[in-house]
Amino acid sequence: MAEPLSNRDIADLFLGVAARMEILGEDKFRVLAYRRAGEAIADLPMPLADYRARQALEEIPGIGKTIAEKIATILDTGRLPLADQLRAQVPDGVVDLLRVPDLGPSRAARLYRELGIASLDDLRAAVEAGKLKDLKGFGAKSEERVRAGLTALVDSERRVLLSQALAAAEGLIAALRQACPVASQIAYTGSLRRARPTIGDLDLLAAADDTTAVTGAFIALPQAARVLGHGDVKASVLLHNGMRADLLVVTPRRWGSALQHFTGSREHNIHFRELAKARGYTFSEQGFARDDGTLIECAAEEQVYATLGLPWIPPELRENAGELEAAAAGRLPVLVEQHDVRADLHMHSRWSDGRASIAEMAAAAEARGHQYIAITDHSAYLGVTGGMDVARLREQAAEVAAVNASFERRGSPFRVLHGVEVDITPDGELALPDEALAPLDLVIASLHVSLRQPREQVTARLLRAINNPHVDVIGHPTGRILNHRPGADLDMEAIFTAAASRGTLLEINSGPDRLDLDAGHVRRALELGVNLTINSDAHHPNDLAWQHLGVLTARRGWASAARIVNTWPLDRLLAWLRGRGPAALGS
DNA sequence: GCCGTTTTCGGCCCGACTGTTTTCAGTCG
Repeated sequence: MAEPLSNRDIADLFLGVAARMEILGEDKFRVLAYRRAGEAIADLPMPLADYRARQALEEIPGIGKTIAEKIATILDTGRLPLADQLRAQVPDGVVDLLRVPDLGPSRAARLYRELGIASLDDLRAAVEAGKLKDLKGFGAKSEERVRAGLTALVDSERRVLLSQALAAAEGLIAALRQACPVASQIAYTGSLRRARPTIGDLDLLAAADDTTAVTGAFIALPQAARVLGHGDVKASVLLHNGMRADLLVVTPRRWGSALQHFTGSREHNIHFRELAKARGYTFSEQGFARDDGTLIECAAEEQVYATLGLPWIPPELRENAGELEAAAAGRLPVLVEQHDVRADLHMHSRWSDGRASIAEMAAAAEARGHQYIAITDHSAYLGVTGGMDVARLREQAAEVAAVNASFERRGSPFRVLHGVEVDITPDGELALPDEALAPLDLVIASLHVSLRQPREQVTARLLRAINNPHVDVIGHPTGRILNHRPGADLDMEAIFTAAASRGTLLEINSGPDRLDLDAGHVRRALELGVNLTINSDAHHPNDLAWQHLGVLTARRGWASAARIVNTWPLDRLLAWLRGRGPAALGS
């Protein structure tokens, strides 16, 4: 067999099955089951083959006996007969029609059946010929919407980085506050509030008694390039930056239920509403409704969960990944917060490719409230200009000592640790000799090159670094760049097991386009006993703020402060590093 | 097809907006 299928490939197979069944008008709950399975697979932290090897396929929520068997078939043969069979009935081009906004399975089926439209090109031709408006379920306006939609196809891949979405949302909220003072509260919700690494749309919620005043002000904002929809309580606009923004407006008495509803995830909400139903309620953004028509409104989100006897669940956990069960059992983790973090252990200075001096980086970190940092410039390797070699590390040590001395003179307890970010070469060596690493306070080893090596080879490189007694941290372990390239094809179970047994730290790199480890890996690493560190990888004082993104990622991975070593006081961290370092191994 | 604080059978989240089907289906989030 050729390349093994990725989770994404397999998820797409099931999602394709769901789409085709829906177009064929098959039982909608069966469609739902395949869709849920596809979505669950896409979100898994580990390859499906690992679940199968552990006989754990049916433990994945949304996957039962039938779909587990189909997964096994796919893993063995690379094919899913059901998908092949459905593709013969519904060509790819017909599924493509669903990418047109406002065109769903029902009308796509009618276009295919009655006009023989089997591709986006066919659809374009039919629109030009004016054939749509006479079709049942269509009219002149629908034809116009399809015409417009064809030029603005829904590109599900086009997602912006969390950091960009946060900035856009905060700007939009500030503008709306100013334009519409009657809104007592405005917040961003949706995947942005859950801190997903990339964001599709901006979802905003506002509270006001006069809801139409707010939707009206929203569509009139200068940021809005086009109005996509506009009602009494909802409005959607396309922003000039290309993002879509949706606004829901509720009365303040319903703020809590609406916030819960609009934050999602969809899967979390579905599960939550099923729990509500089991207690005799139907839950919606309006609140809890009883059969007798009485409504319990929730002004605070805590009240939403409390009504079902649950503690408030942090938004970052709301992915229907066991958080509702944990809440019911009283076992929600106390998640790490930014104010728990005392240090930043990965940043660069002008000694390599940074833009500021060590003293400037230290001052900026102290101003942010940090108690210590590590300066970790690149090793001299490949194209990194002016990287660190043995001699330059020795010179740099003197500058670090001078900066520390100046803090001491001022009576500041702030300290700079001397570290390095050493490259792991394609053959698995480190780009600096042991004698260069030995005197350093902290050694980060990172993959920057040859990320496309076969799984076994690239995994072996990382394992060798993990087991090197001088290496304290593995930086941005997978090397992924969001919207650009996937991470290396690593055996993460092996990485986590080795890191746990050796006591090597894994990094949550907070670079906006990295967020690596991702949340799924964080959760699994913690389960296997790995300790983590959240670092900015700053190349400029302003970049230190990125660490917040890493904290959000850690929270999505169920991390508490105790397992994040840069929440520890400096003395404790140093003692721990000494306890696991070369001396402890007798080397 | 999945799943269990009603259930191994019989349900499966819920509401707003839009356009067209004058009472609702389709789509979306």
